[in-house]
Amino acid sequence: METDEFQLQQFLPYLLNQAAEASSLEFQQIYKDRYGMLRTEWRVLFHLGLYGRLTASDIGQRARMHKTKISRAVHRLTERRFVDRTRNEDDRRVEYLSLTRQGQAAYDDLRAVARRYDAALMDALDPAEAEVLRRALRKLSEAGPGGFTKAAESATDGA
Amino acid sequence: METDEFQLQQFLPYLLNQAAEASSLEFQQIYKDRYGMLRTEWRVLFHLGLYGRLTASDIGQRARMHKTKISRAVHRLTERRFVDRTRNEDDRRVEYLSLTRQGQAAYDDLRAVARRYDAALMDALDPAEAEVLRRALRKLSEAGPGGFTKAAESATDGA
DNA sequence: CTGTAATAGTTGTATTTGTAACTAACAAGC
DNA sequence: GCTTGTTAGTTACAAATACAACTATTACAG
Repeated sequence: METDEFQLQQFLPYLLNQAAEASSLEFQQIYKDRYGMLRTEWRVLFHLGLYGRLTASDIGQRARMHKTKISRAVHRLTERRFVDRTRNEDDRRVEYLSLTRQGQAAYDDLRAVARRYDAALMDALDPAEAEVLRRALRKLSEAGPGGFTKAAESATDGA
Repeated sequence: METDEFQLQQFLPYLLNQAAEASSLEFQQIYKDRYGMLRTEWRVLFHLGLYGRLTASDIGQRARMHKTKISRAVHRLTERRFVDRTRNEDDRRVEYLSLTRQGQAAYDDLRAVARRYDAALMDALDPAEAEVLRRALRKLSEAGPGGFTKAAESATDGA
């Protein structure tokens, strides 16, 4: 047990969290300073900017955000006139969300910032590395360790 | 501006956050269920397990955690008898932190879980990919985009 | 129809986090 | 030795988040 030392700097969830935090920091500051947005609001804004009209549930699925987060983000974005809500009269439970002119302008601005920001991050990596990184991250986002919990339980039983 | 479409799935901070969240989820559940720990507490526990006796500031530097987070994590870990504090009598501002027997046991257990968990995550990737991923993540953690904010301001001025 | 379940979204409350202000102990200049 | 500044760590309060319970609307079984 002492031969194979555990290294925190090798542990993927830890590394991912560190990198995510570091890489979000300055960008976060920008949308906060310019538009008073939170991360949840930024995400909603970008989803609407990218995909056009969506319902709250659509965003939830795509962004993997809990519905309460979305509800509150949409509420604030509506208050600030970045987002418009229109009820679907065929099914009055659902509401369509879309960007106002002002929301679109904010999105355009922040999208441009994001592009430059991404480019700046990429400069720390060489191109091949960057490509592998993106592919790996996408795999991990989709997969997770997949039913690890049960496997761990049985492994513990056996140990 | 419309030719080069922005892709959220390509935006590194977003990808990193998604992957970090997905990859932490089940592991988080384990230390929460077994020991009632939060993420901050888990981190402190692991730092003490790995490096032995440390001060709160040491942990802050290594883990890049704010001192208030550490203060609170240590407080809770002390309550639950996972951590011992001893004041340095040469400089009575500093306190040395170390694991109790019980803390050590929890660390040993969770370290083993972490190893298996990491292995399970790695299974989603091929070995070369995994190696590149770790290197890239370490680079990004250290670097960030580095003084991007100012560059962005001037770029905006120019646009 | 009517009762039961499902879905979309919201709200209430307890936790957790971030930020700033704070106390305590040391250090340095004079 | 006394001001002024620094460092270690804590605490108070505001903001954000998670989780559960809630309303409103639709679906579906009988």
